[in-house]
Amino acid sequence: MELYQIKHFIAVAETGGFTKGAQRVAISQPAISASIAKLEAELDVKLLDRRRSPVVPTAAGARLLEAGKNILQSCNAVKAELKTIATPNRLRIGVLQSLSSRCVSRLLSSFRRTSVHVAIEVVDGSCEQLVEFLAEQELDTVLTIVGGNDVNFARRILFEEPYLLAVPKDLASRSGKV
Amino acid sequence: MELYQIKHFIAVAETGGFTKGAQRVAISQPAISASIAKLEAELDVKLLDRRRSPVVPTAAGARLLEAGKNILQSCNAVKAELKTIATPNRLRIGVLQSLSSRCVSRLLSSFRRTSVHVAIEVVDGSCEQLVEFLAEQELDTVLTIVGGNDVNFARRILFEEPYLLAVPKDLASRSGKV
DNA sequence: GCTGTTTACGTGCAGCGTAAACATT
DNA sequence: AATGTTTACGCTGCACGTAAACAGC
Repeated sequence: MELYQIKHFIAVAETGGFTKGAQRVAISQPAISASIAKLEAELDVKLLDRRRSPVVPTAAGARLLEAGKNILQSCNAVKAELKTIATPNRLRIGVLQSLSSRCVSRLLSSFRRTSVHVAIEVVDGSCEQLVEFLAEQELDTVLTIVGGNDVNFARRILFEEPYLLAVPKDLASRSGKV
Repeated sequence: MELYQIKHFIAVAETGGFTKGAQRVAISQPAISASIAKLEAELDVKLLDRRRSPVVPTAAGARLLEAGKNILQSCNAVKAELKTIATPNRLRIGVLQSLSSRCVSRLLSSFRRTSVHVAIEVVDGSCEQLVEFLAEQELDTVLTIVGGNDVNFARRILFEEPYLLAVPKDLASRSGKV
């Protein structure tokens, strides 16, 4: 039993036909037929009921379909994980020093959850400093206010931060209006 | 990435050498070396630190070792499961009709837990009838009392059942002894 | 110098494609 | 008849083996 056989079987089972399944995995139809036939021979089980169209998994086939998807997913997961381990990625983020540290830490921690194996370096400074670092490739990305960054770099709005004007109570009463 | 590559890698990682690993999976040493080299090339990661003997997995290798064993185990598990599904086994049990149904049901339910995918047929009858059915291969096994079955069949004692003699109270006092 | 890994090269098998036969609706 | 699966057959790639070169202890 090999992974490609599992892939082939899942393709046929999910598309409901050998022809469509073959197209999905980009091989010829007789090839996928032989592949599955060999799998059935090894396991000594009929995996698909070919009598009607669309072909439907047998009891054994249904079980393999379920387990096979998990196996392939495990393989892809570990494969992706190892590729990230390979490049001990370092993401250098420039953060505008006047930004709310609460929002920044929230963004960073959510990024940490999705992307493990990425070393994060945080540098704070003024908007001009950060853009300068970004231009010199000493930073990979910066977190700053809209309009403050150079037009040469792609931008994306992540969140909006409300600004409030705070004035003494008596000042408002003295001026008569806000 | 294929299953055989994972098997090869695990063999080398666990035996601590390419030569020993090759022996475990019964291929030549250069073959397993090439197999793992190809895997490393695909994943773009060094999986083994070959500098010293025994060879030791890198960080990525350790991760693959762990995940790979799970993947292989999943494969073997589903493989074995499908093989049992393949033969919709029918176990025909003859049960001595005078046996305590409580003991019998307890045995059957414990068997059910260990062996799924086995259809159980229960036939009761006298000891002689059951042995007759067993001889004619109309039953696979019988559950009866010791000494009651033919010497041609293998026997095994499963449990012992106490027998009690119940007599009226006045009968005991009249006879003067039990 | 010995154990053990890598490189070089040849080979057999197996997965694949093309084409035709067969089955089912 | 049409769609779809299986069979037949030739081919290419690749996993493997053998032998030699190389490396570390």
